[in-house]
Amino acid sequence: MKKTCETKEKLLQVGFDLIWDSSYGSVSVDDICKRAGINKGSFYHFFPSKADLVVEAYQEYWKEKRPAMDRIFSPQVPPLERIRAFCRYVYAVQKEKAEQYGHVCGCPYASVGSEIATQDEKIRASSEHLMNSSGKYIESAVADAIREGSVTVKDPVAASQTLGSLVLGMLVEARVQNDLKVLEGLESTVLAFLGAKTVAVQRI
Amino acid sequence: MKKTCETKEKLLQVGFDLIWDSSYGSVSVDDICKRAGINKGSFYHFFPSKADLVVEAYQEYWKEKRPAMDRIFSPQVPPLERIRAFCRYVYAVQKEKAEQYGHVCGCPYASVGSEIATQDEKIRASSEHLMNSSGKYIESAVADAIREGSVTVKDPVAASQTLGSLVLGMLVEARVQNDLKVLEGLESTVLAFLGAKTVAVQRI
DNA sequence: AAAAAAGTTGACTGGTTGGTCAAATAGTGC
DNA sequence: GCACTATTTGACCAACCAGTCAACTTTTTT
Repeated sequence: MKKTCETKEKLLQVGFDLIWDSSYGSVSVDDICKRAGINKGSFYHFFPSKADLVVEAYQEYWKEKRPAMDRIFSPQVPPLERIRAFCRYVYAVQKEKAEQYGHVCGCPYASVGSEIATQDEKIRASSEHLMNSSGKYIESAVADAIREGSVTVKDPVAASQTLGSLVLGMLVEARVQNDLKVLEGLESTVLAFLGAKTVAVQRI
Repeated sequence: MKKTCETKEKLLQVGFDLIWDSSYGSVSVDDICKRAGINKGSFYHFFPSKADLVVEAYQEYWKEKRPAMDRIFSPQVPPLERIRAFCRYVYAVQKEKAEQYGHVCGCPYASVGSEIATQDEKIRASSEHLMNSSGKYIESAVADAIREGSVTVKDPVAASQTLGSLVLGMLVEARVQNDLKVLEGLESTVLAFLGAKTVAVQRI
């Protein structure tokens, strides 16, 4: 059992951060190497191309976040609480990144996916897959909420899909407006959309 | 009253199309000039920079689309019908572009805005403004629908904002998945979200 | 300790980037 | 026909781009 090479890990992390903050097109391999304090030759020792770094970095980021998602969406927690915790988590991550970089960064998968969708099929497919990943968590929580009767929506598949689009849209808007306020209403907007019964929050 | 120069118009149109289809970063000034059959020097005669071309091109596109929006959202039309027509219009535009370029292109303002938000303030601000433009149409339609009682949502401002995010999110997903099917349910999803009463369509 | 593998280095390539410029040409008002 | 402005041209630039490579060092295996 050998740990993954430090250099590779550093490149993945720096590359992910840099590209999430700005964009795929505006971050060069040299930028990544310089920031990571690593030579360019090493970059191409570990990755066949810039696109491959991105695909791996985004998978890595998801792997990092999975434990948190598993905790948030634990079946032990009441379904509506899962969804509320998820909304708060999304906000917390965005707030942290915004403070770190001075920009609201939005959804990394969606930003890079949308930018490069028509240019690089590997990145497009990877983005699609990763964007779907959180969808499954949401879907099971919504389904549980419906079964429990704590929500007025009827179709768990349609509702969770719509919920996913809604959250995504709000993240994109927050990035473009560079304003965290867009996301302050995330939790109540989502609960209102679901027609949550037990909670007082009703903005719509 | 002299008409805007043909060359400039061509550059605006070609630049907009190219960047909408791919991205700001992956389309060069040379690409635009070559496709427009115009010399690079002329480009910089009309635009101080690539970013300025983009800002102008996006404003131009909105100007082009305004008459259609005014027609769709005419107060003569029942409010729910306006919203339905808008959904169908969004789908039709996406379908046409997808057939033209072989890609689902999504929302041009959001794509370029999200890509460049943290890099170029002029483009970011312009994207934000243009994304807001259609919001005003939606808001008045939703408000009318609420007054008319044809919808169960209560707060017109919050509901139309959410509706905007939802449509935006679906457009981003359609682009990343490169699949028009995502948008096939746009109308019914939107109507379900509003709690439209007069229409049979109820997916959630 | 020898051999093999893994990791690292930095100089290098050929092409592209956004942007400049002086000179040539076309169009307009008088 | 003359002067003035608007447009067009294409060569040019320095910086940057993704990616290569052969030589060198370190680590692991035997």
